[in-house]
Amino acid sequence: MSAEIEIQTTRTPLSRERVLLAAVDLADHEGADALSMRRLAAELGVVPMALYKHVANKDELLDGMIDVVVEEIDPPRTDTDWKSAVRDRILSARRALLRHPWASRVMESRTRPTPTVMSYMDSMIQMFTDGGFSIDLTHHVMHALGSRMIGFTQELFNDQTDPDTPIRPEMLEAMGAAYPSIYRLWKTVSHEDETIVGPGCDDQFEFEFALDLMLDGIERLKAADAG
Amino acid sequence: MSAEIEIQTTRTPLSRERVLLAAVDLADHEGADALSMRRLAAELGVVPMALYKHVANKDELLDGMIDVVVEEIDPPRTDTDWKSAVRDRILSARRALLRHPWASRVMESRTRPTPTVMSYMDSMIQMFTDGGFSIDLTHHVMHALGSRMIGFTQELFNDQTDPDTPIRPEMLEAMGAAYPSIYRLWKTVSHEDETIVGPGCDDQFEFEFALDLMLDGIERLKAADAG
DNA sequence: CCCTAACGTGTACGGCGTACACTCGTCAAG
DNA sequence: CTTGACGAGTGTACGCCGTACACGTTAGGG
Repeated sequence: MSAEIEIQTTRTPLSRERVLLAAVDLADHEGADALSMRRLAAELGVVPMALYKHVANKDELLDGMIDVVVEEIDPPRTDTDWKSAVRDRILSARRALLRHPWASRVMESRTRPTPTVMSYMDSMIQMFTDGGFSIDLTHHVMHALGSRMIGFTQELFNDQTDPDTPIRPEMLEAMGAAYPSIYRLWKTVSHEDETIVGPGCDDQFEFEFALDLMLDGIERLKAADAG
Repeated sequence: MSAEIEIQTTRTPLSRERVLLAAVDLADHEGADALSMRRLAAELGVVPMALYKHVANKDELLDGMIDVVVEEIDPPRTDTDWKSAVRDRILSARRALLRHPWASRVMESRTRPTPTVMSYMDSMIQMFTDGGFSIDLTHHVMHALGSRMIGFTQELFNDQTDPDTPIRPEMLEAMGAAYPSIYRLWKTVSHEDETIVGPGCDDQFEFEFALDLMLDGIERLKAADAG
């Protein structure tokens, strides 16, 4: 009789792709911390060890998730100068990362790049050399761009104070005493953007500001290099 | 009789400082992965839960370890212009990070800065404002420097291929086919520095190259800002 | 029709962070 | 000298984690 109870799930079989997409989805909705092999398996209605038939281990799962994100980045434009092309592509990468907030953290934790990431870097190098950069300069520039190349910066205070805990005035006072320069900066910045007291700075603006700072510097280096 | 067996360890009692220093030492010698509460306790000849009388939890332990590293950074020089002062201090931070290879990874994982880190940032801001930067420009510059401010860059392929696995020629061939631009760049770079085939690039040089690129850009922005 | 290979299962192990209740040594107050 | 409070270190236990390994099950090809 148990055969009759058999539910009509006709569950589509697992596959590497289904596993990766489910993992990305889980991380998108519940954060990277919620992503355990066991939890992911539960999400797929399957026993934990089933996953290991499709990914070798958790590290490979994370690599695969990164690949999913990197594949969302637009290909290079070929209808403009190197500077616009690089700028646009990096901003496309940033958009992909913003869609998957866990991704930058996970990327930081990886030690070796996957083929997909290698391809991305390869095409990035090509954008510079096609744009007339020497190999040497391209090399240094790639290092200088660092993680900015795939759309994120290491922010060092990259929390976002959750909006349900409002800033208490006495904390500000204490902060003013302990960290006068931070306090002064914070006060100035918050006054300027009247929109909301909370964030105080516009991440997208800061990213583009820093990116353009680098690109302008790079442009100058190229001019000096080529004579 | 068991009293007689009592060993003459007269072990110095735990303290927050002793715990933190032992943790730093363990991470220095065995890597961040080896640092578990249990392992650290064993290293101190103590039961795991004993640590919790001195640090609230593992996150606080990590925060404390970061503080130890940040406190090794030299204070700002006051005998030069802003640019040299900032440059020197950042290179001092880099030296501290190189002494503790785990530190950059751990910093990346932290969400909220400790008071010690806040102080560091505060003094960094002050270096710019004292140097004649407007508050606004200082703000953007701090964002642009990002993690470079405490001496590391997000490298994106930050593995170091361990030296005991030599590069096999057929791998290079395959790489040349799959990633022609990377291959070309790699070949050029390795030919230049004849010292060793392995690393291929000088991290310290790349760091300073990128840092100077930023500082030069910042200097120009300042000139434009101040008129 | 059976063999095989691929896919999913079940059980188990060793590690982790840490809650909670305890022992025991120290030291001040009575 | 006793006592009682306090704080450092202990012991046990819980619920997670990643994953090794042996076992079913099932679908497709000889």
